[in-house]
Amino acid sequence: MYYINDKEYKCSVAVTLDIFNDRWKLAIIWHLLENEKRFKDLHENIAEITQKTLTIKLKELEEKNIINREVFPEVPPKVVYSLTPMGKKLKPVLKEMYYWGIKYVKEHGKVTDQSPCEAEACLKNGF
Amino acid sequence: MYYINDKEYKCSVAVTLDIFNDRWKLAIIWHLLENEKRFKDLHENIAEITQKTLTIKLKELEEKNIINREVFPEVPPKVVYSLTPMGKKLKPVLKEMYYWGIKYVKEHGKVTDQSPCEAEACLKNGF
DNA sequence: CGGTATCCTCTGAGATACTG
DNA sequence: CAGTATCTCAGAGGATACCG
Repeated sequence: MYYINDKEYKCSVAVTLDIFNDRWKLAIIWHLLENEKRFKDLHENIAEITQKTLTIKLKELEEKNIINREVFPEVPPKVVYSLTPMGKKLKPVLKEMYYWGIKYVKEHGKVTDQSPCEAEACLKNGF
Repeated sequence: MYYINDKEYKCSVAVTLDIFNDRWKLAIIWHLLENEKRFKDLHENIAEITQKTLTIKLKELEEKNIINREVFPEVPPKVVYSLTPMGKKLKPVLKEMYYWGIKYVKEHGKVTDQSPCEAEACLKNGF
């Protein structure tokens, strides 16, 4: 049995799934794997997410010790998000999701090789 | 660019995340990795899910060609769910989630080694 | 720039009862 | 046993406006 703050899990996959059971957190990690990013960069890269939701998800990830939040006392303000060691350990998970996604599209979709997203190029380069 | 039914994705991770963006689908896959299972077995193993939600999620997974649904014309009825080749290819993803979960609990939780869930034991045996 | 504060919508999911 | 059929609701997430 596994316990986190008195919450009980039957197996470790349940722990992982419980943390990333929403639409955005893993996408954020994916973009931060490439390198640390400012709030606005994340907002631009994850096009569909709203500012409010992004703020909430970043806070949740910070509370779970998966990302770091660094504030630069400048005007205009600058806030940089980066992965903690725990966050960086998610790389293999995302990497396998990346490979699976490619296989799935090859069987059930269509690929037009144009401009892959940064993180993708990153992975291809032996990230 | 990737397209699935005219829906556009910037990278393959987005494809994967879009399919598994709810609370249950990956948990279902996780249990089916061990071996094929009947509806009631899944219902018992994934304790918190309701019958209705399980039905919906199984249908979605079947539509996406990730699981097979086999009906045995018996009384009482028997329906067996199993992974398609595409579904089986999710094993590495879940495996990495499994490893990450363990690391996370070791840092932020507590482990009491009692009875790991079947699938977990399965993985430990070199699944 | 990097947020809050409101207000609002929609749907994932639960509870419960019923059926072939 | 393996589902449907309703009813219900919390809360995830969006839209918009404002702030230090």
